[in-house]
Amino acid sequence: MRDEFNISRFFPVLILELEKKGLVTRTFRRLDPDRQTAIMEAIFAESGAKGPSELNIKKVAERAGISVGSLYQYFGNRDNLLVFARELAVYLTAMTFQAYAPDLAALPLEQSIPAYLAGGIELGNTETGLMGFFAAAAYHGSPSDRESIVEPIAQSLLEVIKAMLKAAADRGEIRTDLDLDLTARLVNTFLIAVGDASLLPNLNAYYQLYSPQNSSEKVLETLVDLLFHGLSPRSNPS
Amino acid sequence: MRDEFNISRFFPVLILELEKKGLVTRTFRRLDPDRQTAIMEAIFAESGAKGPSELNIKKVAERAGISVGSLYQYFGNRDNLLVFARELAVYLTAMTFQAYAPDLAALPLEQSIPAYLAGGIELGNTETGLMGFFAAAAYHGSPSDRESIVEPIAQSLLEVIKAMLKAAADRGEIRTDLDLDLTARLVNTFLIAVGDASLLPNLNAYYQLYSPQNSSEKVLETLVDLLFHGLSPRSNPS
DNA sequence: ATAAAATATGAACGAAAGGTTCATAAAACA
DNA sequence: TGTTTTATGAACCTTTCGTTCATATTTTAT
Repeated sequence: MRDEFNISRFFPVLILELEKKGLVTRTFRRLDPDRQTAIMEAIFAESGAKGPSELNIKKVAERAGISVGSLYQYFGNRDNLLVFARELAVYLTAMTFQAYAPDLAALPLEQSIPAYLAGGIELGNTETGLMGFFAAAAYHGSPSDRESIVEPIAQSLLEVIKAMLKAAADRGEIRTDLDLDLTARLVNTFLIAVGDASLLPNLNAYYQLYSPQNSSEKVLETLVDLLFHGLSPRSNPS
Repeated sequence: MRDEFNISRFFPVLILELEKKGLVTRTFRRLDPDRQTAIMEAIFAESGAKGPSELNIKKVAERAGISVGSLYQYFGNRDNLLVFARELAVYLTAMTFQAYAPDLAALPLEQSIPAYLAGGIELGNTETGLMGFFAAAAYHGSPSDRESIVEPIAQSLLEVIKAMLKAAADRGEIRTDLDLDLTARLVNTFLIAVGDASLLPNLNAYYQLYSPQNSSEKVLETLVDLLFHGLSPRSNPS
């Protein structure tokens, strides 16, 4: 399972494509893989600090443990590096979520909702760099970040939820008087908020969702309970 | 109604207090009120761009239509200005929400939820500067912003929701098997997400909640429907 | 009406940040 | 052993930004 979603599997083929576009040099492609991933990790992590378009070259170099000169040998200039990171991040993330979707849709709602959240949170914890990159784009990105990074990924996320709810509706798990599209958008919003609050302490300070008294498990349980009762056609228990 | 919540009512007394702390000079207090509010508006608006602690003095001056020199005559230095803006914003917002709370708790859930959201959104539209200030603190603020700005306001917000749900529970409008505290935190999270998405285009690009096809009214209607069915002890309609 | 006090102004200063270059060194390869 | 490829980081230069201060303007007091 972990291996199936391992992001580095898609690396080589994608890099070649981006090299053709002139975003990276041959030198980068032929680099030691460890060095490659260290650099990408550093780029993502540094993007997470102030948002992708505020990226600081010198800090990236320092974080990756290489010299600025090398970065310029790999990417030519800052702009290329930015576009490269963006393309890579969007492509890999879309790929990953695409893989999730069918399995989730097959589960009954009571299971698919926690599974979706748990999957998202786990992804956030293993791929910290990539997730930080997106969180920054979404929550403090520039308008151009929004268009080129947030929109494409956001649409993938919504598609997963839509597929989940559509399948559930076909199985009669959802009230027929609900507008499915709009319901999917609301549920999507809720799940993103709850998921991101668990990954981003700043956000949780705003929502005040998780607290020492309310473990992450209890939150998830109550969330599923609320959503299930909100969506289900069956009558509520006493 | 508008007048009752008009934020400028609290201005003079608060400024005097902050003057005693050495955050503002006598000069600022004796200033033409129009100039005062222009300056505060400019500070809030500029804080909204990159977060309160990234505030740019020169831009504030330009936006307020005054000289940098004047700003230094009012606040002494950038640090004082930052603290002053923070204190003012936190105090005024807490005040405002405190005023909302009792009226909302008296309403049945089906009305209090949309009223809360509508009130919040209207506040966001009239007090754009102040709201931008908070949004920036919450979504791209520094850790120090989190502690001094986000936490206090976030707690006020949660208190309002808690009061609403507590009153509703006492009236038997909420299933007794739900953990009230946790439910309040979840509902709070949902409402913030939905409300902020309507105020912040960047956020909505992430949530994909509002769209040309889904008017703000329809979103609100479905939201209330979902929450009501999620919370209510009564059986769902067929 | 005139002096004195208070307030307003923005050019100029200096420090810091940050992108880029390039001469030089090291490593890999032929 | 020579040639190509890759790595390095000090130095350069532009921009940004907080702050100061000599000067001008306005307000208040006598």
